[in-house]
Amino acid sequence: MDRDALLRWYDEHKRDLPWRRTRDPYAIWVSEIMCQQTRVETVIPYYEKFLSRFPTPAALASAPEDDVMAMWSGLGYYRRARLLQKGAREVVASYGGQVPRDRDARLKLPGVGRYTAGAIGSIAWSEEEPVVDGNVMRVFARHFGIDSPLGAKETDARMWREAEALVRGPRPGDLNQSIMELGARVCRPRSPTCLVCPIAHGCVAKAEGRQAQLPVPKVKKAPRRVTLATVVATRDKRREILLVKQERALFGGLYMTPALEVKGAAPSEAHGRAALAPFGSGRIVSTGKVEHILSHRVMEVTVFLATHGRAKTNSLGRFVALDALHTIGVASLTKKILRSVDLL
DNA sequence: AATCCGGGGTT
DNA sequence: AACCCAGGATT
Repeated sequence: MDRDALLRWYDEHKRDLPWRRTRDPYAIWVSEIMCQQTRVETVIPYYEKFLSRFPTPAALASAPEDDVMAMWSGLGYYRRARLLQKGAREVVASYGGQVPRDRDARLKLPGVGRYTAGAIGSIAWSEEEPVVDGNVMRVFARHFGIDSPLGAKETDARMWREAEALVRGPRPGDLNQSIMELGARVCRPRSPTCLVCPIAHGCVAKAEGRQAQLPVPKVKKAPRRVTLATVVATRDKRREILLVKQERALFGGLYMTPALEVKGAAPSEAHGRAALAPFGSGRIVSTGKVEHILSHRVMEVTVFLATHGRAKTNSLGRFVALDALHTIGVASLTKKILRSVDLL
């Protein structure tokens, strides 16, 4: 693969992204975690807010988890945020507050896998460490004509071998970013613009006209459909709502209206009552339905309203003022539910 | 090796 | 409506 052509193209065409203005390994780390399975354009505002609120590992380590989740609210994959904070605490506890330059030490940080470790090492310190992400796999599959399915062990091994080979030499960080940038901007999933590709001359897929057939995707199964009943309990003239936080459930670490999964029967007011039961009782009236689609779930949520409620706070749940929602972590589904009953 | 974990932009 | 995004942890 033509390293020089890649670098020339990158120097000319790279996007001006906020984390490309720093070589602070902590800032790079934050950006890489945020970018996991998330579009760069989506990440930018979150990145800037997050770094100004938590500018160092020490700042992140000492912050309340709810503050961290609030900053992450809406980004998705909330475990990333909790693991990032855990990692920051390890950095403070074991490495004097400095992200370790040693690759093995970096790899032991929670939430840091092969990709992230390589990205931090190559970008922050110009270490010759490879990265393989979705962009890289697409570019490699086309360029080398790799037609085994993504996700298969042999495919994976081949991708990392190629990435190893590519990153040897000057400017490893820029080289890694150049392939990812190429995948994002030129060698796109559909309609790649091969006419402007700096390495089209060596591309097997282009030579054989197989750009649209590569890479061969992994087979994924249909998302599970789940039916949920949730109850919106208010007090103080609808200015406060009852929210619960569960660590290990869906949306772990975030606050949500009390909910339970409904199996078999259609959701009824009894389900709403049951969802509210741990916190008290109230008259339950059905209101409407909300659909929420995730990549691995299709959720149909029936929303119940508790009126004249005697719901009370306990260790599992608490009332939160609606105008303080932005201070805690809340999933998009929760906001959707609250909008459906005109609370937002 | 398969599954889980969010949300949203693109096509 | 399908696809998939600067992936990693868990089972």
